[in-house]
Amino acid sequence: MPIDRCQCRIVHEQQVEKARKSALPPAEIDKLAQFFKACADPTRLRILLALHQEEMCVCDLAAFLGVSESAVSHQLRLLRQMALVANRREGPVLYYRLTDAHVSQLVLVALDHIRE
Amino acid sequence: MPIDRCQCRIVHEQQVEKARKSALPPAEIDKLAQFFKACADPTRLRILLALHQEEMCVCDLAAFLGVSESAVSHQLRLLRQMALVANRREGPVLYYRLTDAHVSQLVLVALDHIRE
DNA sequence: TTATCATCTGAGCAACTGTTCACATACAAA
DNA sequence: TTTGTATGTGAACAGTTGCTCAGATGATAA
Repeated sequence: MPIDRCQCRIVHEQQVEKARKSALPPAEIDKLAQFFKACADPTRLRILLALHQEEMCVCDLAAFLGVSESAVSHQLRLLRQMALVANRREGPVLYYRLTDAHVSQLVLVALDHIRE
Repeated sequence: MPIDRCQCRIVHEQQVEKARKSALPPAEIDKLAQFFKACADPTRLRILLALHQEEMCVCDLAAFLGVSESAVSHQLRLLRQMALVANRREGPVLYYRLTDAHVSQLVLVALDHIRE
């Protein structure tokens, strides 16, 4: 049985078909990519790691990160849209926290990898 | 004891200091960000998920993804540099595989999050 | 109301990213 | 060697990203 070498140069038709069948739907792939993208920036990572310890307000984070409060606000909006952080108002101050433990798990696994 | 409201607008000096002390070193933060960035693209995610099933060559992946072999090669180089994939030569064909199970773990945790 | 603080938002811009194209390289068979 | 196949690489381009700046919004106090 000859290996398929058609004009589109597919060497292993069966494996390609198998990969197609077990693939996640495009919408889920995109969501996954967006989720990882939210973790794929040093500033956002530092925000997430800081909030893993305890909740903080915007100007605390700005002082900690060494960037403008506007920049922090922009990043927090993105993290909010991805449901990674939530906030609570106390007077004029908004306190941000992580919404769940998934991010911490994620970072631990990633640390395992890069420290090898 | 008055709350510290100095010119740099730090509301909670102690929490900021605490975050600073427990922060990861910048080099590690950058590595983490690069690692997540490698997972933060739909094409690369699909490559990683496909290779999680079994090893595939470049033109298999190109056929599966519906993009040029050049594009696949570029993405594979990036994944190789991040030590996420490795290859093995068999004649003219290079077969790519995942280097370890960290990526699979990562994707599972991420899926848990986005499916909630 | 006015004034102030904390935060948010839109515009604009430099830097980065993912793709295609064209060509280069590496291996195998004749 | 020559030819063909599989993959790699650099240039170029559109699209995206993260920042700063200026101004807007919301809450509080006088």
